[in-house]
Amino acid sequence: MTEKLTGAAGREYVANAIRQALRAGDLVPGQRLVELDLAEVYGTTRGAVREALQDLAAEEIVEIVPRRGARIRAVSVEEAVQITECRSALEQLCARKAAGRASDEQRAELRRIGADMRQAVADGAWDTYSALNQRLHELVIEASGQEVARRQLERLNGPMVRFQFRLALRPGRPAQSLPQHLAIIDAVAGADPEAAARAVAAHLDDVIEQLRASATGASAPRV
Amino acid sequence: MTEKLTGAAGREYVANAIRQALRAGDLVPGQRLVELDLAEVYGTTRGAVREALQDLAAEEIVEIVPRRGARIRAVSVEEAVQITECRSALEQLCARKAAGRASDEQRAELRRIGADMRQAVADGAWDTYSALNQRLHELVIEASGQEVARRQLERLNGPMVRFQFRLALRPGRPAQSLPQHLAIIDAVAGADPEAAARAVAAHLDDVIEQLRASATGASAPRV
DNA sequence: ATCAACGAGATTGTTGACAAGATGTTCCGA
DNA sequence: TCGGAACATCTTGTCAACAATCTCGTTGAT
Repeated sequence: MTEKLTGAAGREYVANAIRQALRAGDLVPGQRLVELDLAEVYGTTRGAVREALQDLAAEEIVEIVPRRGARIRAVSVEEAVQITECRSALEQLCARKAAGRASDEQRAELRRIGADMRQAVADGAWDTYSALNQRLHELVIEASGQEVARRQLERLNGPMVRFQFRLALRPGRPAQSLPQHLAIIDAVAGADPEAAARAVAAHLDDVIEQLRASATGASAPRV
Repeated sequence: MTEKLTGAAGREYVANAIRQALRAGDLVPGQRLVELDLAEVYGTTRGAVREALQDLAAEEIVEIVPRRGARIRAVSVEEAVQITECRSALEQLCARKAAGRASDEQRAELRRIGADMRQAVADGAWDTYSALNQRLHELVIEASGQEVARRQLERLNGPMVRFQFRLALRPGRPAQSLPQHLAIIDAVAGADPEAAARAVAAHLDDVIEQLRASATGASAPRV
């Protein structure tokens, strides 16, 4: 920690640190990111910070306006909906493919995740449920063999962290999404491509509905 | 032109020049891009070239390996197929939305494009047909109002230029794709979302088939 | 003839200083 | 009190030189 992270090393380090800070809520949309400050905080050089900010701009997490520096980009509800619609399109593709070509081990892990999710909801273990949820999505994409779609989906998720945060906190949300996740699992593990696509679509349509509802809800962001 | 393009201006200029050169076939996959050379050729500084290369790397057009510089990325047929599958997923989304919300002027322009395409194929005017084709895809996306999908599709197309080139040259290709394009136009202009999605899917499935066929064809790329 | 070690040249990575633009503050006049 | 002009400060953009690393041809030994 006394060592100064320099150049290429620091670049990724800073980018990850900022992503992390955003997830943790330490950074709010619109907030300025001053190069020299970040360099000091993270113990790197300005050059490294600069490149990290370029990366984050490419991911559309920050917005760089010339001569005025970088700020955390604000994502409107409408944009969040559009992002989710794109996710839906791509994840349907992945689910379809995954249903057709997943290995036996992958299908087994899917079923295991389903059982664990049931248990987690029953126990009220929300952290566990959230982790399983993430693993489920990853596994479907992995099983689909769609590397290109995987990269696209990763990019898509960058600016969404703030919303995911808000959504997961809604009371009763796990109980509502559980059957949708189980339907995805059944269809993919059961090798039914069309049902898999439909299940994913249904799940994400519901997420979109929740997003729209959150727009008028209690915790609407002030931007 | 005697002026030296510096910094931010040169950055975009160089990036565009390289994209252009790739389309024109002046750059082949695997080719090294030496910073100082490009700086001289385009009359900019090394810094500008460096940043341009970063941008192109984010678009996955070039590949940067640390301490070894940038090369034009080679896209395998398998990857081209996956890219097209993603395109299909996203363009189906756009077509569906466009069918539902396009303005009257947009529907009229679609029909006009359809008529012009027919004419272009009849005349053997392939450049015209190609331009109309591009405009058609743009217009559908524009009419869909899906900004996020538009950006994703732009990104997706970056690495595909080489393949588009090869595909367009196949004899009889326009005659084959014309009815598919007309089907898309009819469905979108006719406000039938599901038919629009099906038409787009059918069109891109055919493109994928052509891609696969080109893999074993005469002009397989030497990488 | 093959291979490994070597070294010169080429190429990228990094830094620090400076230039140029944006922001915020103070002070003056109405 | 308000508006705005001049100024001070902060911040980003740019560059040129230097350092670190890689590539590739050469040489020499086996």
